Amino acid sequence: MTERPSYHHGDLRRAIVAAAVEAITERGPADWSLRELARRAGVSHAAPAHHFGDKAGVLTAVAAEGYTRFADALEAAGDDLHETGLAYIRFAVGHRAYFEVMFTPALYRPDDPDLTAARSRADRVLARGVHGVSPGDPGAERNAGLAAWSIVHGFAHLWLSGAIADELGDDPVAVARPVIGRLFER
Amino acid sequence: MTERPSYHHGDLRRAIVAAAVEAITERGPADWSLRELARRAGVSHAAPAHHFGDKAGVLTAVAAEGYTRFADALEAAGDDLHETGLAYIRFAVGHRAYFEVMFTPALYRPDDPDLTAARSRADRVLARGVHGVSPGDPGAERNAGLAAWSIVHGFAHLWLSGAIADELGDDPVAVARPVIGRLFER
DNA sequence: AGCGAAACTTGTCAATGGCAAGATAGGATC
DNA sequence: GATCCTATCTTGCCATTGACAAGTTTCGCT
Repeated sequence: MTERPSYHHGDLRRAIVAAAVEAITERGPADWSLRELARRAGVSHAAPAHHFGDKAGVLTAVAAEGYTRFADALEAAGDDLHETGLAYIRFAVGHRAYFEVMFTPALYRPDDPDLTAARSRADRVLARGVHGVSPGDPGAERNAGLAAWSIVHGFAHLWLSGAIADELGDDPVAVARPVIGRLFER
Repeated sequence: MTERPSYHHGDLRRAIVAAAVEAITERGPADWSLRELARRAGVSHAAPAHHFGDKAGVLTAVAAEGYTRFADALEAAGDDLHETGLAYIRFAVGHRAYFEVMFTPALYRPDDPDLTAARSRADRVLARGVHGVSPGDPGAERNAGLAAWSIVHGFAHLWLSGAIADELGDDPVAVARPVIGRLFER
């Protein structure tokens, strides 16, 4: 990855995003530099700026790709709301770099077209799962949706922050299943 | 605050933490510099390092103070679990700088004695609220506690990230009340 | 009054983000 | 296949920053 025969990298944009995700996974969304990504990709220190403008540009691309992968993961979980919730948690823990960036809009440009399109799709997939929970009562349906979203998002974020004790094992989905079940199966 | 007659500041430690909280509230937990805090406090660029060592030291102090204020806020809510949950959300939204730092352990030193003491107290206050939910069944009580913690934490984090639509108004507690009610009143 | 420790300053260095200007390659058109 | 055009990438540069070292001022205690 460091050696490069020709002047042009070929797929620098993808390489930079991949390096960013790797660095964020290892050390968090703040503890990396554009120059480090450039070194990992084997290009000069100013090459990333051509594709992304600045750091926020890289993080915008990370967030957009994250929302796309997120929507894919939720879709693959099927129509069951409970399973969709567990897929939400599985994605967050398994792709923490994407997840953390996605829900920290101060890091990127929230009005980016690619980003908003990807997020809209993820929103639609989430909304689909809630639809039909309380037929005929839009207020109750809205509250049920927010409750489901909150509990899985909260569990995922608490797990990622290390707030949930380690004694419960290392499989967040197994721990979460009976916890969110309190809300979903009633 | 910029003028200072004597060589010694008098209460620099507190001033730096206050400036950090202010900066984090305005621009997030990453977008500030030690030198900026020093300028705000009217001291030289290296003065903060004497008290805190480095950036992580400042953030450790912010997290410790945050956990103390957090425990105070939860205690003041009384024994009702539902009201404690709403106090959790009220604190998170009203003191986002503290909240965001507290639940981002990569930013600070999680083994700091002052910090762990403050967090332990907050944990005890939270655990007290859950106690007695399912007498005689420790597993169920644990799951109930995690569910309650997850739903309020998730709602707060989603609200802070701007993921919850603005059409619902600007009072997170009013919006949250019927949402978390689905879990608490059953 | 004197002394040791704490608080703060000045000076410095490597690393970074971001910008400007230049070099190179790929591809379209003729 | 020659020419030009443009995207891609490089080199050079500057202000800012985090961190450290060494020196200076003040405080508090005896």
